[in-house]
Amino acid sequence: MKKQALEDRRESLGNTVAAGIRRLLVEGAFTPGQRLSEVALCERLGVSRNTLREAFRTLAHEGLVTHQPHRGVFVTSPDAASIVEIYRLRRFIECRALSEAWPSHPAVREMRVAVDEAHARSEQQDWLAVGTANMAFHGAIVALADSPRLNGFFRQILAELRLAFGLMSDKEWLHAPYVDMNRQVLETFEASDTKAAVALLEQYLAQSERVVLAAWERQVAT
Amino acid sequence: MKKQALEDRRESLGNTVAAGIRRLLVEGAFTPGQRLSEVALCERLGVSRNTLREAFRTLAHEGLVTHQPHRGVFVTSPDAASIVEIYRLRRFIECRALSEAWPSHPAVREMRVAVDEAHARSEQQDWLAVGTANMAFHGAIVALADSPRLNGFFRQILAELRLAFGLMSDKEWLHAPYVDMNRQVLETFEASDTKAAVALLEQYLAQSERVVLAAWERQVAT
DNA sequence: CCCGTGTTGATTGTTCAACAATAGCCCCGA
DNA sequence: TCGGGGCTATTGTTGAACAATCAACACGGG
Repeated sequence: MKKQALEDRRESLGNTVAAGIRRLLVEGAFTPGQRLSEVALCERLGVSRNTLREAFRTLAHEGLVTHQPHRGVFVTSPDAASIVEIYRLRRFIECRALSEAWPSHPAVREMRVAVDEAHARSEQQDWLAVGTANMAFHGAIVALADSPRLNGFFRQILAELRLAFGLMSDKEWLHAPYVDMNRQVLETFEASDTKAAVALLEQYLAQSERVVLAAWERQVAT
Repeated sequence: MKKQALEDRRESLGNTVAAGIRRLLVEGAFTPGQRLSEVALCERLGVSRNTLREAFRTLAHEGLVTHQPHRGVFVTSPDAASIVEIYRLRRFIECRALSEAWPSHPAVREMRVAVDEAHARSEQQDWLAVGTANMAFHGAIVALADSPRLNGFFRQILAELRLAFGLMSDKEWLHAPYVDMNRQVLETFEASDTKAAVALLEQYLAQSERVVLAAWERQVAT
């Protein structure tokens, strides 16, 4: 078979498969609303149906696919309400985490790493990697709150949001403007001006929401 | 076999099994840290190992059980850090939801129903049902925010907290004092004094945290 | 032409049996 | 007491089989 293609794996195969499908999803390899056939996918991935079903259950729990009984699993097709809701949650969570953050929290280093990574990838015009780095930046902001459960929840809604990104073609316009804004937020925060950093972040999120919503509406028009 | 015991079921068997185990967990039928053998449970529930594994994966995602590769699934044993974290999240989420709530939101009716139910069960001294009703009350508070994703996340951490309740014997002391406090919060909110209602809720949560933590420490001492 | 209605094919839901892989345990020897 | 080697029970994964359900289509009556 082709199992060894994904290294030795230290964890269960079901999780490995779920991670593989998750990557395919955020890379836009499937179109939203598309049905994922069990037999086709388990043949393509070289795993059995039972294992694939476990992976499906994981992804369904994360909201990346939706499961309809006796019909199959479908790539979640985000609607405008979901986008609005997710941005509302992001403002709620990120701003609070940043405003109450301990200035020398270890996650600040992660924020710096993510900003540098995004900048480097941006010069290579690798917009997919820029998006990943930006996600890591905002994940690091939430990590400031020191709540593993909140981290997991946030990672989940961010992955779902990224599914919506896959709908759009202008990856550059979608990610490029924010690498500098991220850096600005970080440096303002490092200058101990937390209040200003939060204001910047809030403005960042509002702008991002506008762009994403506009692109989404342009998408459904076609 | 014994499948029809749980009515006709409209959804998949895996979910039904997960719901059954979930109920057993919050009712305290298992002791935290206990290992749940696959063969023993699937024989007891009359389902196959694959189906039980799907249920396990669901519960592991919810944090009610933890899965250790090649060792099995164990009932999550909450520690003090988890209790503190969950109460921090509750204050974060519930207070915000209540403070920004639309006064005539449909979820207010759910809050009223939960308060009445808790009162009725309390007179019957059915403390397990009182706990369920109290959980429904706080779930309704979060529902004020109109965010399905937040609702799901909150339900999850509340279920995890309830796992900690299972550790303690004094169910009455754990639930009874709060049915009146819940009613007070609701009536203050209905009187359009949102600020006071939030203050009451915050005080409620702080007191509950103290009681649960104290009981938890008494528990580990034995 | 339109509309129920059965029939059929495909897909999912669930079970079962088998084997591989691993962790924990017991026993042994130094 | 400690470390090593195998034994056993349990989990991880597979493949096949059958039941249940859905979607599409053909058919016949109005």
